Amino acid sequence: MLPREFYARPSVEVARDLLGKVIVHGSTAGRIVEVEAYLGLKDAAAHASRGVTARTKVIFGPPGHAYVYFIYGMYECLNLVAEPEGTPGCVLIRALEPVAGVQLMMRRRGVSRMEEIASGPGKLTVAMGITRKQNGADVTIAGMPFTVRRMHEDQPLQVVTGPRVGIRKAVDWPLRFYLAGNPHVSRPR
DNA sequence: GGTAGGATGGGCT
DNA sequence: GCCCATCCTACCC
Repeated sequence: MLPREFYARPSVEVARDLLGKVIVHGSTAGRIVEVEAYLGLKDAAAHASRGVTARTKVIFGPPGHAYVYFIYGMYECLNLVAEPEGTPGCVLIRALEPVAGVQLMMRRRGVSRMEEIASGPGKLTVAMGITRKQNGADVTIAGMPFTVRRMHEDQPLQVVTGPRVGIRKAVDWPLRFYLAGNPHVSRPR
């Protein structure tokens, strides 16, 4: 597992370093190929920018936990909480490369091509069966059904940096990171 | 190849 | 009552 100290760092560093790691939920697993960092009070696009509420309290809590929120009346998005406890910050997981449970994920998504399984933040939660029930879950504990792990030895990755997708505020802040040329990324740019 | 619009409901002012 | 950290379909080149 990635230890809690991995997450207890600046959100941008955690975001960048989560690329290539593997999310496991039940019998499904996927390699992270696209992420976005969301900061605290200074980041107008971040849910945490308006302070602690019933929804955002997880983002202010201990690192290494999941923040799952409901959006557009239909979809749920997965974040991993970063920064030391008390400091807000999280990483939106935007796309995965399927690693295990491909048949199950295809059935949940109603698709048959690998690139359609988890190439977007709303798609990957459907594929992996992640819902608000997982909000607040600790992903650092070995033996639990929901974890984030290192794959093999980390090898150098070619990372592209750019503006975050789908936001109206703080649009020119380059907090999106993805693996160059990876076919499972949500958008080419 | 491309995009405009609708689905759908919780969070917060 | 307005705003979404989205996705899919219909329709148009």
